[in-house]
Amino acid sequence: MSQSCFGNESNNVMEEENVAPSFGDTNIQAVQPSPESGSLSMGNDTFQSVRRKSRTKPLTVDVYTVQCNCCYKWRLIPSLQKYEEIREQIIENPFMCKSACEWEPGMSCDVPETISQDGTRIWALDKPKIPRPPPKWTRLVQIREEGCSQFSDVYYITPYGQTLRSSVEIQKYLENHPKFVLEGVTPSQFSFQMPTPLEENYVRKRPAQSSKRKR
DNA sequence: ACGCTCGGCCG
DNA sequence: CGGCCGAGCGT
Repeated sequence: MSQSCFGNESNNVMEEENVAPSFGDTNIQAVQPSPESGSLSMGNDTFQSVRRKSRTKPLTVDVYTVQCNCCYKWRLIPSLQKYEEIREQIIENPFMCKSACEWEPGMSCDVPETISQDGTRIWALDKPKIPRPPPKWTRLVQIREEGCSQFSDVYYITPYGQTLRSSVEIQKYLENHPKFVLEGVTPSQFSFQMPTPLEENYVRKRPAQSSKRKR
């Protein structure tokens, strides 16, 4: 998955609704220096996007993008592992175009952007400082369909293939598997923070909470 | 995959 | 004090 993301997906970006069933799901994640939102704007945020359409299948992230802290262009990241590394350190080590020379020789702020926030993908703001999962563990983000009560679900897959879906489950699992604790795995290496969709109305609004019960 | 609720927090 | 939203979990 790591390499194919680059060529395949950037070519498919233009196609809108008609997607080959085999490649139904496409997402993009990106790290961005949040130039506009002056609120927190420590320096960097993370973005994630998913191609629209796609049947009732799980929307799984398989393409990753980071925005240059200098020129604000988006740059594709070749693998989830690299993306997670960048996201973890994005505050201390802001991403620059030339950082991408590591996997794409000649990259610089002068190279035109190859992907943008057009209408073909679902973009979402990811949280910075999400820790990399421990070795052999996988952090899985699944984007829900439009109109759901939440934007996404975050899961961790253990080295044995078990799925954990909350920090409580992580805690219990580590208690029951001291092996991992001995290896140095700690709860602080996990975050269930989900990305936030850019599109304002992607997530269904909650029916105004019935204000209190009267008695 | 999706809904729902509880409780903390913030205006 | 009420509305919002994330965490957690049931289905």
